[in-house]
Amino acid sequence: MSDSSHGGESLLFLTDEQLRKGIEAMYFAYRGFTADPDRILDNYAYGRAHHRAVHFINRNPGTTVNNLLSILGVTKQSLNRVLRTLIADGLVESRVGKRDKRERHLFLTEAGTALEQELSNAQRDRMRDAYRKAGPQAVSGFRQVLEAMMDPDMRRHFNMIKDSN
Amino acid sequence: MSDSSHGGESLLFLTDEQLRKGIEAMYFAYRGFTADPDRILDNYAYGRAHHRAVHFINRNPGTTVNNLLSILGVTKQSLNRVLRTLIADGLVESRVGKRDKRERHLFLTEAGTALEQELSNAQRDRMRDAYRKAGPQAVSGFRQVLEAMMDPDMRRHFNMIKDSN
DNA sequence: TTGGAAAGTCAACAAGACTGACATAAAATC
DNA sequence: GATTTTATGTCAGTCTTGTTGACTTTCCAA
Repeated sequence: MSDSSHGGESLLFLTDEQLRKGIEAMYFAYRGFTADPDRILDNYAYGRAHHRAVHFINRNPGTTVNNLLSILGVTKQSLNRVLRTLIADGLVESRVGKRDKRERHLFLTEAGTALEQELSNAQRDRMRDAYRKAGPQAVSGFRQVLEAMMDPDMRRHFNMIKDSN
Repeated sequence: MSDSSHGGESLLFLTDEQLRKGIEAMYFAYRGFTADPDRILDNYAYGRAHHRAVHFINRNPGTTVNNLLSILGVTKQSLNRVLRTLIADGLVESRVGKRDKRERHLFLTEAGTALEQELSNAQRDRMRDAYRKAGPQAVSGFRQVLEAMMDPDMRRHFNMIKDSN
């Protein structure tokens, strides 16, 4: 504690007020984060649940239902309802597994990829603007804090998607 | 672009993959962010809507219903249902305005303050841990990016609560 | 005094989460 | 080979939290 400036600083900045502002920043920012996709989804009579499914199927093509389940942290009944409509609407394809025929592997169709693009373009635009305003160093800190805030299970999933960054 | 290292960097780091990882980080971190309060709320048969109401009434004692409405961005019917149960359960007190008797000013009772404490302690603990792991500089960046991500209306609310930081 | 804003209420509805029960097929194990 | 476990799907019902629409009461202000 009596060592260089760093030690003192790391105690001082953790005031109750700082933490509360962090909590509120998280809340308001998340609203912004979801606002653009939500508007788009309204046009398709889909919701956030569909967005999440489409997002992670795109990021992990061929993922099984079970894997998606553990990423999304919902019940299979809940996910199934979403997948059923996406498959019926021709956005997602479900293929029986070759090694294990019990498993279903999920893929986006062309139409599914198109929706994913539309949604993620909007979300990336906002993210890009925020990154630009804040600058590269801020982005690094942003990512560090978010990662530290995750539950270990979610962090595992986070780091497993693609080859990380 | 041919100037010092900074100019090049601010273009390079905004790859599609970086932005997608930012989006996923936001998603997984928000789950962690809400996990602890959600567990506590289960014990009281309350939900996130109750948490939000209690949080912002605590931060802005005496706030009117209308002001709370614009902070939370829900319909008055939705908020009213939540407030009704909180008032009925003795966590929130609604006082008729003195200047304008149509307005109701909202305050936490002792019991309401106790619940707010329990919830925000849990949430601050996680925030504090994340801040400690990431360090002061990361926290600054975290806050900058989040603020840049907000919708202008929300940013206004964010900066209006208390005397900011 | 009348119009409109603020607040509240009632009703109906939808998304999206949940639980529980049950079905089927296939893999794994005994 | 029989049994158990796993993966998935489905039906039914519930809960929270959001929505819209219609309507009332209160009361400030032009």
